This record gives sequence, C-alpha cells and structure tokens, in this order.
Amino acid sequence: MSIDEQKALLEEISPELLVYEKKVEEKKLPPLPNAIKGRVVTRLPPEPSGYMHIGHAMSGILNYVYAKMYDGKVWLRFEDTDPRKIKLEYYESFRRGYRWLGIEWDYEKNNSEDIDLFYDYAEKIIEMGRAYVCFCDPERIKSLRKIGVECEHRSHSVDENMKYWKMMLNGEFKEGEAILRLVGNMKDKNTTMRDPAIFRIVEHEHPLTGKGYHVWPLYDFAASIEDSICGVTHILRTSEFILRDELQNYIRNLLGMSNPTYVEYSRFEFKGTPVSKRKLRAIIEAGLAERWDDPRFPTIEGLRRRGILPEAIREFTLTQTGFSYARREYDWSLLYSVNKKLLDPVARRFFFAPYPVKLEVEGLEAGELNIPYHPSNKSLGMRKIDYTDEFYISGIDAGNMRIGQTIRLKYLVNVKILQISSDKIRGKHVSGGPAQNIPIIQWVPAHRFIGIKILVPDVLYIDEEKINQESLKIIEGYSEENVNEVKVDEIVQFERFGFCRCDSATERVFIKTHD
RNA sequence: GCUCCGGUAGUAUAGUCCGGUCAAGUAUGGCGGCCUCUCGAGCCGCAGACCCGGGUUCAAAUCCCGGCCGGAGCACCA
Repeated sequence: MSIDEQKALLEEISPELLVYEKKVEEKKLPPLPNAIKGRVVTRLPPEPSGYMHIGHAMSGILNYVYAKMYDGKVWLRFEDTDPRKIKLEYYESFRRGYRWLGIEWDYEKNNSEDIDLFYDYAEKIIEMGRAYVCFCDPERIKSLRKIGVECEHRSHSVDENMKYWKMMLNGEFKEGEAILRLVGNMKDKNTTMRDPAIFRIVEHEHPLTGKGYHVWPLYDFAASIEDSICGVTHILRTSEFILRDELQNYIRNLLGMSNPTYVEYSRFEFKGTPVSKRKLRAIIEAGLAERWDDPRFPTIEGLRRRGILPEAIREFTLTQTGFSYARREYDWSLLYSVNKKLLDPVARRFFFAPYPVKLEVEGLEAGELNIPYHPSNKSLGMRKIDYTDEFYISGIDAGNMRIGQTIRLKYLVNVKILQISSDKIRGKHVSGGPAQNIPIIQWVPAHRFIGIKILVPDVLYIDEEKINQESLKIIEGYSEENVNEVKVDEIVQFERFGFCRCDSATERVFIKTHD
C-alpha cells in the first residue's frame, strides 16, 4: 500500500489520527506564588565585587521574566555595603551584562546611598530595646553563639546602647571593637537568629561614598530594609540564602514593614566550569588564562566572546531549568544546542582547511565559482571563489584518503586520488557530480587563501579540583579569502568544523563556539 | 560536629503538595534511518530513569519510618 493509499484509508477509519498535533507546548515558567498582575516587583541584587557570570545572568533572567509576565517592575540594586570588597568597575560589568541579556530595569540604586536611613532604623530598633552594642571579640561571639548563650552586653540599657551606638558613629571605636547586634534568640535552631550583627565598623574607603561612613550595615539588615522600601514583592534567588528569610522577615516585622514572597532554587552550575572566584583565579595563577573575559570562563564577557548568544542563555534558563533544590550541574551541550538552533539559520558558511595539505588536480582548468553563503537562507547572498588546479584541504580529510578513491571538492568537481605523499596529494579531475558514496570535502584555492587561527575552548576543570591543563587548543589553517569580510563579533560556520566567533578581524583570530 | 534541604534515564527537567489517568512526559546527548553538494541543520525511529530497605493502602515516583548519597548554612561577606 502506498503512503497515499494508507492515508486515504486512515482518513476513512480514524481521521482524528491524521490531525498531527505536534506538541509545541513551549515550556513556560510556572506561575509565581502570590503574584498579582501589575503589582509584581522583583530585583537584581548584584554585589559589585567581581565580574558578572552566568549564574547572575540566569537569576537575573528569572527575576526579569517574571516581572514582565505580571506587568511588574524591576529594580537594579547594588548590594555594596562591604567597602573592602567592592570596586567601581564591577558596577558597570553588571549593568553591561544585564543590558546585553536584554534585561531592562525600571529603577536603579545602591544600598550605599541609604546609610543615613539605615542609621535611623538602627536607632529605632535600639529604642525598642531590640539591639545592643556588643564588645565581644569575634571568637567569643562565635563560641557563645554555638552554645546558645548570651553575653553580658546584651543586658545593657537602651540609654547605654544608644550612647555606645553614638560613640560608634563618632569614630570612638576602632574597627573590630564594637558591633551592633540584633536581639534575636540565642537558642534558635536557625543560627542566623542568634543575635546577628547588623552593623560593624569598616575603616576602608568606599568607591562611591569615600570616607564618609565607617559604620556599615550587614547584608541582612540592608537587604531586608531595601527590599521593603523598594516595594519588592518577590525574591527569586539561590538557596544559600534560605536560612536568612526568617531573619530578614524578623527585621522587617520589627520595623512594621511587610514581607515579600521567596522563591529559592539551587545554584546553576556547569560541568567543569566553576563560577567561584577562587577556582577561576587558580586558572589565571596557573598561567592558563590571562583575563576574566577568557572564552573558557563562565563570566558574561567570556561567554560573549565565545559566541554564546544572550537569547540562548535566556531560552536555556526558561526551558531547561526548574526550581529544584537538588544539586545540579548542567552539561554544556544543553546550552550549546539552544545556541546552535539560533545560530544555524543565520550564520554564514565558509570553507576552512585546518592542518592544510596541498592537493593538485590534473586536468582541471582554472575558473571561478559562485556559491551561497548558506545552504537555505538565500538572504545571506553569494560568494565568489577563484580557483586553479591547486588547493589546500584539511589534513584530517587528507589523512582519510586512499589511492584510487574518488572524493568531491564541494560545489566543484570530483577528484580521483592518484598519489599520496607526506606533504602533497595528487589526483585527477573526473567527471560526475555529488554522489552518496563520494565524500564531500571543503577546500581552499592554493593561490588565494588567508591564514587564520582558531582558539578552541574546553572545560577548565576535569574533576572538582583538577585543572584541565589543555583547556585551550589553538588550531591554525587556511580559509577562503572571503573570510576577510568577516567583522569582529560575527559568528560564522566553518563547514564541518564548527561555529566560530570572529574575535579579531585584523589578527584573523576566531574562537570556536561549539560544533 | 550541629541545623536545614534534596535524591526521576549520561545530563537537565515534568510529575511529588491533593496516591490511581505514570507499564513515567520533555529537552539534550547516544544509536539507526531519511533528507541534504557540511560528519551541521531538519525529519522519522530506537535504547535509556522513579537512590536502597521496610511500612500504610485495593493502589505509591507520589504518604510514613530507617538507611545511603549529595547540597546549603552555621561571618563584624553577600
């Protein structure tokens, strides 16, 4: 029975089976708990103490997409209350990164703008008798906290605490001599509730506020208040903060502020590519990389240089991710495949011969060839290649050849292999077109080609701690001259080699994105 | 060590709250075929999983207990 006959029969007996429904079912984000259309406010809370990386990106996308889904607003708020850690350049790294990802924020501020406000709230809490100045050294605090015992400073009166607090502000104590602690519960199972420090003295210049302040709020205090005054309704963040929810809610409750809804998930990690500054720095210190925008790094700049599209990161986050608490480690192939689907329809194709080997074809007359830049996307136009009877082909292809075999130079001619020597292959022009049993290979005219260099990135770590000493390979070869037109940032496909982003047009350096 | 939280194919996930429609869905990767002047893309197909052990129940991936394994937190960082 032919296909058509089968179809006709099926039509008669069970037509519904012919209604071929492809489950498009675009995976959508699950609904946000407690979300009201038009009222959702989320936030991007980077600490400007390092370069933005893919984890920040994915979290940022989640916060942004949810806000948009509910016609809400987004804050970009720098958590810059540790003067010692932060640097000016990092603020811009995040702004640039978010912009690159297509994340638009409605408001922007820095926690460091609100230090006076934090002082006001601190005084309120002191007046309530819910905070005290503690003079214990860090060791003592730690050990008392461990056994759940209060120190003598906790029983100071409100007046005494206010006096000490003013002394802190006036610079009468040095760094490390006094901190302001919240009255929590020293026996709470949640150790973050055991009288956490909320202010400490930092004798270090802040890149934005200079030397204006030396008493700085700690994270929980600053963040909980900021989230409230920014009107943040939903906090989507990684789960290492989960124990702090209770503390932050507690602080807001003391101040009569309302609490947001938390959605937490485990960190986004990629196999062999740690995000931690420590491990990345180890790579640099081992001399294997020079800069933080290295294409092997998970920094936003690194990913961009490698040729990962922002849309791919976004797609990936939305479709391959969930809100699991389980530890997860994504395989890069998951992201690559999303990236490839975006790149494939629009990337121009070029011929490239790695490890080039010369091929002479007897009986072939010189000529010129016009071929498309893309097999199906006509809008990418055509290119021209002049050729003679001498070519360069990939050394890998050359290695696979056998005497007597017929191969095809793509779009050009068939060649019967006559002789193979270490530096050269000879063949003769034979008639015929592409056929199923004839390998098709890419080629470059021997009189007109350009030398290019391709950096091929691999994972940085083989196991958790073992550095991959060969995480970057350099492949050199010849490409067709048309590659001269390729500008920096364009991502092309070198046929049967892979997608590569042009990293330097003048030096003709490319970075391999993926196959 | 203490306190939380997890464990669905190689990987990432859906399903778990409210047991049955889950002899477990999807994506990616693997394999095979079709198509194609790329070993790419596309199309079709195949293989592949509920951590282990008990219990509750007519019925458990889903509930309970124990074990094992993994992660996070235990800062005058965020």
